[in-house]
Amino acid sequence: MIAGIPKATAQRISLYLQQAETLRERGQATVSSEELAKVLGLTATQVRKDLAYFGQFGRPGVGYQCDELIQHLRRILGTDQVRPVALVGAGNLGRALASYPGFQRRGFKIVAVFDNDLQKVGKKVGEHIVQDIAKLPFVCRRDNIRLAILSVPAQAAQNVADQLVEAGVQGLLNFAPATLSVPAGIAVAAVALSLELEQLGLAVKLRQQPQTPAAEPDAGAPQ
Amino acid sequence: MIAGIPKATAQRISLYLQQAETLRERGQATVSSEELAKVLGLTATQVRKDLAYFGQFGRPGVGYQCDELIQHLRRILGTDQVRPVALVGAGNLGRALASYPGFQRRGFKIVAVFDNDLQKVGKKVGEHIVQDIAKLPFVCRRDNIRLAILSVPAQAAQNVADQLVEAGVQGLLNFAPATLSVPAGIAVAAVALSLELEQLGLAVKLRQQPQTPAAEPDAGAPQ
DNA sequence: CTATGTGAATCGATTCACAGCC
DNA sequence: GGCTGTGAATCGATTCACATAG
Repeated sequence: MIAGIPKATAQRISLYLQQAETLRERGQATVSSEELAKVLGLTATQVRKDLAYFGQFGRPGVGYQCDELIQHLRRILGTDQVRPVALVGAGNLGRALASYPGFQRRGFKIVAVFDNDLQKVGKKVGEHIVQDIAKLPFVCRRDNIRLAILSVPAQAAQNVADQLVEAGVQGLLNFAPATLSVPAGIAVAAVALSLELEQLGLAVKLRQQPQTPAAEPDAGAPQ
Repeated sequence: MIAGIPKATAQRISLYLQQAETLRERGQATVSSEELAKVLGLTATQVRKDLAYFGQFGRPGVGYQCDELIQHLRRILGTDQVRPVALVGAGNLGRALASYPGFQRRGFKIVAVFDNDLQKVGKKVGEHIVQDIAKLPFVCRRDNIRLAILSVPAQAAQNVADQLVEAGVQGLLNFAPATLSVPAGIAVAAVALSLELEQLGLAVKLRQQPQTPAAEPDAGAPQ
């Protein structure tokens, strides 16, 4: 529960936005809570309750207007304006992320790529030139960068995180398989690729030997 | 709640394993629930309750033995033996994932890489030769592949998912920004890179203008 | 004295049931 | 008739309090 919004609700906003955008691309003008719920594996009540936290922008008898919904959700997420992001670590994964088109399309722009390997500094990655990590504090402050992506090896992650926080970055998206410790007030989200696979493997395993004989009606959980 | 284990608990098992492995590498022989809780941002009670679902393997007055804990958690996750994984989509992201060392280290082995682009078929990606997606059914069945990673464009994702399910795959790790619909009994986990950034941006934004004047004690949530 | 394991109590999130609007 | 918004009820997860073991 942050700022009056339940955590669980906050985590679903992005899903609603993604789905609304998909539907609009298909030329659909409005969408009902029922429809959103079905495709996202939620209940209609849940969708309505979530959306109602941000004011009433559905019309009884009609549903939600896709355009309006998208605009509204973007404002909530703060992606109605472009946000600059720094990327640290120009290894395989970092290079892939640097040229990942999805970020741009959703309101994020990677404006700087850093690495501590001087062999990589000066080389091009997508449209960016890899910069020496020593320049990080200067660049982050100059460009008012609040968000950063960490795609560095696990051993380096904590050190890089400290530098980023020192440079005024307030949110870290961590791809390194390491648990970061940061000061209160700094947000960290971990994308743990191996852990995701583990979870998936576990889900598959548990479905094979369910204690409950009945199959879970729930088709494919956490999308 | 699957097979007697609360969902929330299942999602934390991987975290415990990761932390136990880190601690063992540092030469630590035992760990207390208190210590695990602190570094993972949980409470000690929660850790104990979670671990207790799988039997009693902690020692009062001492804590949990790292070795024993790791072995136990690996068995639960099914990563005590190597699991073969297929990767579909040899674009930037797919290539990075194909040579991501973390999968191997945690019990997963990518045994085949597919793409539908004939320009890519036959080329090397890491240690793998990209295969025509038409061979997918044959290879998946031959190698008894249960898990697959999708790193294809959003438009192609549903079609590829259908092919994978048809080929007997039971768990999909989806990197495409699209919501997949799959038959009941198939597990899907989505790694939505943009959505992760959105969540992070939202967390930062909400912390800036908290309705509750007191700062959340919770340092950096979902690790 | 330290640390686990667990029933009981609390807290938060989901679902139900229905009033109100198009 | 179809669909939203919301208090009340239910359900699940977290925390508390404490009995028990090293």
